[in-house]
Amino acid sequence: MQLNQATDYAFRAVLHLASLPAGAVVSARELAEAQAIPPRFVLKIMHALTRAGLVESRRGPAGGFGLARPAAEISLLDVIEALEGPVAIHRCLAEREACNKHCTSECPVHAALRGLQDGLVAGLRRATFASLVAKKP
Amino acid sequence: MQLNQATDYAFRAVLHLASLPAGAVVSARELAEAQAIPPRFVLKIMHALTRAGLVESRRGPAGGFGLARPAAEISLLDVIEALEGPVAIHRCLAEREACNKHCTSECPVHAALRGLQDGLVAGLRRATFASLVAKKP
DNA sequence: CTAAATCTATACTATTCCAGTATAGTACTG
DNA sequence: CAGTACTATACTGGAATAGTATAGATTTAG
Repeated sequence: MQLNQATDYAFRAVLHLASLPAGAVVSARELAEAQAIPPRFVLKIMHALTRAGLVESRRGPAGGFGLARPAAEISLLDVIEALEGPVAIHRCLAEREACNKHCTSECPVHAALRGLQDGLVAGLRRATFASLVAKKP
Repeated sequence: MQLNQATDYAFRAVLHLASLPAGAVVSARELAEAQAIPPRFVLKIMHALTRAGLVESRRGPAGGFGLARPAAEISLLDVIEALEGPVAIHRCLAEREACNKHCTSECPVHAALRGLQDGLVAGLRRATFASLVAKKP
């Protein structure tokens, strides 16, 4: 019931990029140092963010990473889904199939959890990095 | 970012007990059969619920398990905490110490996540088994 | 009083997932 | 064309998950 370490690193990395002047890029090494992310691991994380279309990369000397779209259009949910796939606080809310093996679709527990999950997801979607950067000291 | 299997079984077990006439008990074996829980595993789950004070047990022939208090006073949150400990959607919202190693307490991401977690926890606390049983078909 | 039923408590295990490392390869710049 | 930096994937040790197993304690019935 917890976001994993890679996702936490990704939050920090995207927040870092969102704090940059538009168009600027940061290399993996700089990112790793600035955000205390293991230097090899940061490559894997940025790879996931790039594939998800949240981040753009430039190769070669003076290459690095920058946001692929405005920080106002990148939410915590986007980053979580890039690293972990769809948010699901319960198995049965992820894979419908797995659920029906053991419990009916009328199960009131799952209905309640679905409502709570929807609220959580909506909140994660509402939290954009533009709004988060604005709150930074 | 997902409740585990044992917690799901526990939801079903408590829902089952909450559907019983007051004072009735169900044996582990019956519970396992009725709710499709592995028969040995159900013992472990009921053990956790008993230790948490949600369920009472009676030993010997005709023994079994029943709710330790009214279903209106047992929430989804109670069951989750009995099986998994405190709810935390993010490491840093669980162990304050671990957080400060890598990020300052001013981190806007964590502030946002804390707000969302509080909402989720409040919802889980509000969902009592009395209200869930009432919704059953 | 004893045997059977039932829970208690803990140890054990196989598999999967996590966090991180390693490396071979591709692209860009000067 | 040499060096820098990202791309993509394979690998690994350790922890967590999902169960299983078992020795023991308690209660009831006969």
